[in-house]
Amino acid sequence: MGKGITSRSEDYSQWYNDLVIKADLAENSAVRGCMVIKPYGYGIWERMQAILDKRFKETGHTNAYFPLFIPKSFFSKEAAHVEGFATECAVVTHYRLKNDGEGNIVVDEEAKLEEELIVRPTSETIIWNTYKGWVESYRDLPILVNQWANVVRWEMRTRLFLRTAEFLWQEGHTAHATRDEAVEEAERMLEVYAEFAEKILAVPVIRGRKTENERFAGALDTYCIEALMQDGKALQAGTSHFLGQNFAKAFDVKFTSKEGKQEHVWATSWGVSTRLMGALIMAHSDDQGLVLPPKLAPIQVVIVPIYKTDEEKSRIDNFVDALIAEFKQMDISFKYDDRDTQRPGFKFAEWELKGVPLRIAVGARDLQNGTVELARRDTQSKETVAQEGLAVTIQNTLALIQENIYQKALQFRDAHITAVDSYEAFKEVLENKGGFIACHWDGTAETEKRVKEETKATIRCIPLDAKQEKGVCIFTGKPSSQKVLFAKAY
RNA sequence: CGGGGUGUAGCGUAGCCCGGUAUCGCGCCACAUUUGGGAUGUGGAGGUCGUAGGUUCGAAUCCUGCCACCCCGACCA
Repeated sequence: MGKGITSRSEDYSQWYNDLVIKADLAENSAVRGCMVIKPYGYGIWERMQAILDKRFKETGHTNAYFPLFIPKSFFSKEAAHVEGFATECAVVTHYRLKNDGEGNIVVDEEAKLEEELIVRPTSETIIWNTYKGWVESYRDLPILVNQWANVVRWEMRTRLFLRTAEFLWQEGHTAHATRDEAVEEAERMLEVYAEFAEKILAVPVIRGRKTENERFAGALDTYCIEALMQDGKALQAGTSHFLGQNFAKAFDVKFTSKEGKQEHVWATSWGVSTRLMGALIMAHSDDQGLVLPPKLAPIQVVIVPIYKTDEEKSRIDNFVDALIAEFKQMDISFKYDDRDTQRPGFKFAEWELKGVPLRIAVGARDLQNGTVELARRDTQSKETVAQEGLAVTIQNTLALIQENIYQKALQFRDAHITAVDSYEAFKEVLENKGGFIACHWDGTAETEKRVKEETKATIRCIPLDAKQEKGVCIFTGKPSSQKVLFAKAY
């Protein structure tokens, strides 16, 4: 392991990359644009999965699994959808390799697929083709299904976790008898994501709606949660789409209503991906490495013994054994790092890099005094605390850390929402301060595109809680009824 | 796909202009001393110099083709 990472202020991208690699989260793979998620990074993703999956179940959903491959004809049934994803699809054209007789393994041209298969960039089409066979009556509705899967989007440029050619995610796909019920579902799941981001990841998010330009290909309405990273760029952390009857019509999914009429079903889809890992990393980390919120951290407390002799070590072991018995009872996750191959200072630095919220150091001196040294990752502070009631102290401190990390991110975020009334001020803030810019917009796709061309900022969302007020568009001067949030985004 | 750049040990690099078989740091291995903030010393292992060809007595170095990767743009959860 190297010694430290690039400073955040020096080069944000380099800092991020260094951190991901040195904290053992992930690395670039031999496959262009794809990443290897390493065990420690995957452990964090598993925590996210477990917590989200529980929420999905609590909100009435069940898991299922659909194919990785989508026949091209399915994929092209919904016009806007295919147009939105066409340029980033990986396509399977053959199903076999052969030896060419000269020792080379080549594609067997004779094994050409009758119909090409698309590696799913998202599963709406294959799922709606399947749902067609599941729905006949209103009694078959709603269908509330989620899938944990990988998808492939052949992006030109990739970044670890934020944009990789293959990524892991969950995608919920629901079918409903009424429009209202589907809209309600889309909004409910957005709130599940928002709460997860704020309460678990400690990342404050803005709940909003996408504009037509930024909307999911095939959706009538896209809800989103937008987070702010420490470099002032926005990150879309999750989306929930109201798909209307678009896919039901494309795949002819109809049901007989109570009144005996044939109707198309109403749909939603919603997803979050390993990109949340990127959000987590960029929202809280510092120059020492990752900072994990306790509710998410796979290891909440690391214990480092400090000793010179075997005799000292075994006395420390005894103390630690009793402590971890308490941790188990209290559901505190821990790691006793008693490797004798590394020195204490190295371990301190390593666990800080990996973001473990709390560290206990215990040595002969402590055993004598009935104390331990307790170090917080979020504040980088250390204090000597009593062994008496230590597990409770730790439990309380973990709660404080969770709250502190969130408040810190919230303050930063709120300090980086700037309201402006002119295009000049807009450009000035974008250039010098970054963050979200709240301003009036005339509601046209044309204006949004022009602003994007000139400044690279896009409308991240129309906040759900935007207050209705009269104003004029900063770009065209046309009337507007509410402010929207612009930002440069990942 | 346009514009720029880089390929030398696991990682980061020097050497290239001016041709003579590869430098340094980190990491790795062994031993000793160490252990309350990334230890120190001594010894050691590890290289098709991206790849194919050309020039030459001799190529990491000069020439040509190819490949890969990175950065900037367009695209994007």
